[in-house]
Amino acid sequence: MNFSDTLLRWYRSNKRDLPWRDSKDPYKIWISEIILQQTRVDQGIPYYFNLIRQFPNIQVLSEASEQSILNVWKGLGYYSRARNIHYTAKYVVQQLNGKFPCTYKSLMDLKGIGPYTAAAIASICYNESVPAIDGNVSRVISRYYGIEDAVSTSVFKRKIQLISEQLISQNAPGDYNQAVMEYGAVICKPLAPKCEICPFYDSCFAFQNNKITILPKKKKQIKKKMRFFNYFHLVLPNNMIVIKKRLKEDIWKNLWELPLVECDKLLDYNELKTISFLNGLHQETVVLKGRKDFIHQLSHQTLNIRIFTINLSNSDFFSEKEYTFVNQDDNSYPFPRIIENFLKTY
DNA sequence: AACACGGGGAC
DNA sequence: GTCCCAGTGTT
Repeated sequence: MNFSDTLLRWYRSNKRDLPWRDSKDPYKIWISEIILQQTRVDQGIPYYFNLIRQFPNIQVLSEASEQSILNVWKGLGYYSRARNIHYTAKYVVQQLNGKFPCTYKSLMDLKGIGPYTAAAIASICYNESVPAIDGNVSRVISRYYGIEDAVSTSVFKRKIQLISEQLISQNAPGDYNQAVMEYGAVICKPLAPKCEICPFYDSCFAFQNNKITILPKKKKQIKKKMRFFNYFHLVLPNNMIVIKKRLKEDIWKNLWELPLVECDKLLDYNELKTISFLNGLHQETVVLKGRKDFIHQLSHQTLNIRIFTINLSNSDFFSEKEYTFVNQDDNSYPFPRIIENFLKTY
C-alpha cells in the first residue's frame, strides 16, 4: 500500500473525535479553520463551542457587532481573525446573497482565508482535490521525502506543494488533508515524534538518515521587541474604572485596556506625575493605592507592564475624552489576557 | 522575503 | 528559558 492509502487507513481508525468532524457545513468548517490558524486544537475547542453557540450561522455572525465577536474571541490571540470573520460574514451575506463560495479560487478572495484555509474548506466541504498545507504537512512531508530547504523559503514551499499535489486522494481529498495534519499532530510531532510506532519508518528519509531532529529546518529565532507599558487602574468612588479602546495598528487592535503611558522604560509614580495627565489633576483627587509589575510574553514582543492602582475622587478629566467608565466586573468589554487577569484578581 | 500578529502548552 | 502551533496580511 502506498503512502496516501496507508495514511488514510490510519486516519480512519485513529482520528480524534473533534467537534467539527463529520460536519460539511462550510460555516462550521470555516469557523473551525480560522480558529485553528496557529492555534492548538485543545486551545481552540472551547472557543469553537462558544462561537457556534453565540453565532450559529453566517447570517447571525454578519449581524453581530464586532465587539460582541471580539468578546467571544478574547484570550485566543491574533484578533485580526475575529475582525476578519466579521468582515467576511457581512461580505458573504450582503454581496453574495449569503451563499458561501465553494471553490478554492473563490474562497481565496475572502479576507482571512489564505491558501491553507481555502484548500481545507474546498476539500472538506466540496470535495475539491486541493492540498491543504500547514505546519503539520510541511513537517511530515519534509521528513519523509527529505526536503532540506529552510521552511521559510519559496523553494521549500514549492516542493511541499508539488509532492502534496501528487499524494492527495482524488476520491477523499478532505480526509486525506486531515489525515496528514492529524498524523503530524499526533505521531510525526515536532519534538519527540513517535517513530517507533510509525508505519513509514523504513522509507522515511529523516528516520533513515538520523535527521528527525533537524527536519524541517526551522526559521531562525526572531528577536523580541521590548516594550514598557505604564497602566493606570483608576478606581472611582462608585467603584467604576476608566478604560479605553486601542485603535492603532498594533497589538490588541479594537480591544480595550486601561489608560496607558508607553515609553522606553517603566516609570515610578513621581516620574509619571510630571509627564502624564496626573500633572493636571489636583493633588487631593488622586490617591496612590498600589503598584504591580508583570512580564507578558508575546511571540514577537516582551511586554513589561506596570499597573498603578489609584483612587480617583474626581473624574472630570476623563469624561470629556476618549475614555469609558465601566464596572470592575463588567465582562462585555474584550480585554487582552493580561488586563483581564489583573482585573479579575484585583 | 521578512515581518507583525497572541496566547498557551509541552519540555 | 525554548519551541511552535490545522496561517494570513502587509510591506
